[in-house]
Amino acid sequence: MSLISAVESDENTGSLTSRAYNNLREDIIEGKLEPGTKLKVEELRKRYGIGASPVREALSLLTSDGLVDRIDQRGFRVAIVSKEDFADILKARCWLEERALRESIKNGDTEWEESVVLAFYRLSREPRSIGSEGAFLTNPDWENLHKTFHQKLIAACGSPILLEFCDRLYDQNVRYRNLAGSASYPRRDSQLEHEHIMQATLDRAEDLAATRLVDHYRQTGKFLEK
Amino acid sequence: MSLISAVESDENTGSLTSRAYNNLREDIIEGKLEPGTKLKVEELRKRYGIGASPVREALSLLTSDGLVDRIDQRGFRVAIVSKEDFADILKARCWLEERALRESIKNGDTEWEESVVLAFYRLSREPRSIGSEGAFLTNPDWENLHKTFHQKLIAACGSPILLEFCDRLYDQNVRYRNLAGSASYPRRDSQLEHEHIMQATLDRAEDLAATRLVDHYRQTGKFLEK
DNA sequence: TTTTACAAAAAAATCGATAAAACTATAGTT
DNA sequence: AACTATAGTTTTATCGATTTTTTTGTAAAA
Repeated sequence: MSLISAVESDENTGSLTSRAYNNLREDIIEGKLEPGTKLKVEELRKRYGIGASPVREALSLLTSDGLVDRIDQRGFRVAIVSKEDFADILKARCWLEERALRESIKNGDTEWEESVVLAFYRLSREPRSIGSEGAFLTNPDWENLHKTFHQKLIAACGSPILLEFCDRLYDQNVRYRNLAGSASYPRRDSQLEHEHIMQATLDRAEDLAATRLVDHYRQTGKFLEK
Repeated sequence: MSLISAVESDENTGSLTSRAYNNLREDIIEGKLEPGTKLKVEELRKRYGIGASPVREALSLLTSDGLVDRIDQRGFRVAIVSKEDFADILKARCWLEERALRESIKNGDTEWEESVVLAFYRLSREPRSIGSEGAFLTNPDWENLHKTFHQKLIAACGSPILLEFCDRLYDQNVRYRNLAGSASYPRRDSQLEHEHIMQATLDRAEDLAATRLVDHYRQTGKFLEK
């Protein structure tokens, strides 16, 4: 499921624009593209074997995701990073997700509860790293399951718009994680934190769940000082 | 300042893409373009006297603003509206702006206070309608000053990201207001509400200010049932 | 050495045309 | 009359080439 279908759906599905969009997006989030790198249309054109229009369109789309900076008349570049920006992402994330989690706890039904449990279970079974023997190599499956878990927690908040904002912030945050490198990356107690968040959530202990979630984010945030 | 320079900066500045973007954006927010209207590249091309590429790029940008819907392989259309969507905008707006206002009150300095006072004063001096003799015709200057006032209130929240989200929601909300038509539009006590919000804000009465702001939004929201 | 001016090169923005896909209308079939 | 297949039409998506704008490099002037 993971690799092949992912590649297939990326490579064969939809317009060239959306393919370029997905590819670029992934490369930026995964940190393969250095922040600030100039994104020359001509180069990308060659890289993906497509014309200039789809490339520009994809870049325009990425601009609104906060992953690409655009300056009128002088092109696109991979969004630059900064301590301040990261701090802002973290802050905004805490605010929005806290709200979303609280609402989710208020409104969520049984089906929602179960989807949270399931997402947690799946996440718990996936190794975080696929590096052989000690070496850390981020596991894309874990990455997906982790995102899904956090999405499920807040999925019942009742606001598609809020969820979209959270999604965007999540991706930006992952980008910073990836850029920080494997050095600071693996935190061993993260899985336990997930469990505690889930526990409080299922108990409908709003305040406790919110506190734990926000602490969880702050915790991961502390790592990235560079 | 208002008309001429606005026209000038729209018509002569920047790339064709951004000009098309600004024009379309305005037309959609002002409600000149019916929700669901097909946005055919060919038509827009002629309308603005430009090529297909800038048109598509502008449309891509508007997509991420939530003002245009795009369906892969079958083009763009003016974002559809719905009761649910409006309710969501209102809800999300209350959540985000409440947070933003609270933070702003916590962090704002004297300069910020003064900018709020100034924005309020300017708003208070501008008539809401420019329709002659009873007829209601929305005043673009008022519209700008109103937006500025609400921006200033939360400007000191310390999170550019949050401000961007609020901005986007504000615009979407204005769109609904404009679509609802002049019928339901003018609320006479709105100016008084602004004053009360400002008062509580300047007094750093966090809870009170937040309540008033949210009530203010809910109030305007009640009008749009159709 | 720093500044300025200008020409050459590179890149961005845009255009006009073509290929591909989706829609429409029509005619034939059940 | 309802359904299906198909040819023709419209619209979208994409390309390759052209025009503008920015950047770079070099040499003259201060």
